Amino acid sequence: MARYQAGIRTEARITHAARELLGEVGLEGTTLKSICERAGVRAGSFYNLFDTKEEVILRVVTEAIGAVDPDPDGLHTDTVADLVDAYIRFIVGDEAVARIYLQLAVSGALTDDAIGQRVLRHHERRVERFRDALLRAEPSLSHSAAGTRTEVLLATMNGLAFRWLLDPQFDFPVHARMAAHPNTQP
Amino acid sequence: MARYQAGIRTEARITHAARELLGEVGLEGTTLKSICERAGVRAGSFYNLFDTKEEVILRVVTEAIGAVDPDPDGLHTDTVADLVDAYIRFIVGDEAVARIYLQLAVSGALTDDAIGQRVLRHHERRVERFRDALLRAEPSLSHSAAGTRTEVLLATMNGLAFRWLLDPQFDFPVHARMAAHPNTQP
DNA sequence: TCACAATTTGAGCATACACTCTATTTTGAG
DNA sequence: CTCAAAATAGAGTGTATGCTCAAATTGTGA
Repeated sequence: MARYQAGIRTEARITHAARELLGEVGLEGTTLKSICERAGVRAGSFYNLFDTKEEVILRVVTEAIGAVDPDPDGLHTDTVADLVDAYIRFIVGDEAVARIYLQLAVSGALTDDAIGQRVLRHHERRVERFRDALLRAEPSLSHSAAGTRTEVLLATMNGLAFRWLLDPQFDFPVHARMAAHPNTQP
Repeated sequence: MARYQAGIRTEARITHAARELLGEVGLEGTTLKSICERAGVRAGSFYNLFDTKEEVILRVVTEAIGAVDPDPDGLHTDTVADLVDAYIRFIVGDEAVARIYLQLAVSGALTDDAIGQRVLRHHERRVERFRDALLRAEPSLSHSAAGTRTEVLLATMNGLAFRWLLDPQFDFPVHARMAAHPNTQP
């Protein structure tokens, strides 16, 4: 039979609670109990809607990873500056989602194989995107040289974002722009 | 009374086991049981020598953080290139210790307050060191500009190291040197 | 040698975790 | 309205965790 409205609403409440908790206390602190408490639901109801706790977490991870994509239509017409700006906007724009993404990429990827694979796959796609943009701008560059420069640029962005995660006082946008346009004086 | 040799040896076996486990399975997987099993010791013996599990972990963390220091004597005569080379040598030189340091900096710092503070303090000291070296090389630079460039450079190093942690196939030295000397063609 | 402190043991405790099961209530299509 | 399916509650299971403790064993200074 068709699903009931009640079930659909509780499912939304559960994913919402999981999203909040992942941003606040990370993967480690997001327990089944805390999810259920925040969603106002008993464990039995949770397992009527999800097979495992991992399922709801992976759903949130997938959403957060999707949210960082600056070109979901795959048009491939963006420049490196566009991509960097998209990264900065992603981090600055929605702190909660950014925190989820970073926390999961950073600690989830090391402890959870499923999350780690997603993060790596996503990183590889992003490297391709940046590399292509770089090659469009500088066609004389070799494929591997462009790849190396792309990896360095992305590492800088990730490093700065992680730095901000450790210390929210850290001014991410200023440093990120400095990294993207090293010749400009602030 | 004085400590017995047996106890000193056991203590060494425990820290050794913890070191190995932290490098292999990270903070998450390093349980009291696994430490005791690898050290060939019962829980009671462990708690005769350490007050908590956190104590032995913090000791290993402190050692790993100390190992990354390129200038333990505080001479402050090093150049930026020296510092970058020290970072590269640290990562490449002893993979096991590097893995511990990175895993703890990356996931431990987010979940464990004590570790997080140590990592942040260490990072600040390192920023100072790099900034001073940068100012020695380019005295015309303003203090804050040097600080920003230092944060960017360190973020790149950390981002690349984390990338290597995720995928051991990743060629860290090549990318790190490219980041440190962007004008050189490989 | 020997007394006494240091060490070790191993069973066991309290807690937290993800998850299950059955009985009950609620929903909404026919 | 009916009634089967969907949703929920809430107690309960099994397992892993960090840690304790009394008793037994071992090491060593005097």
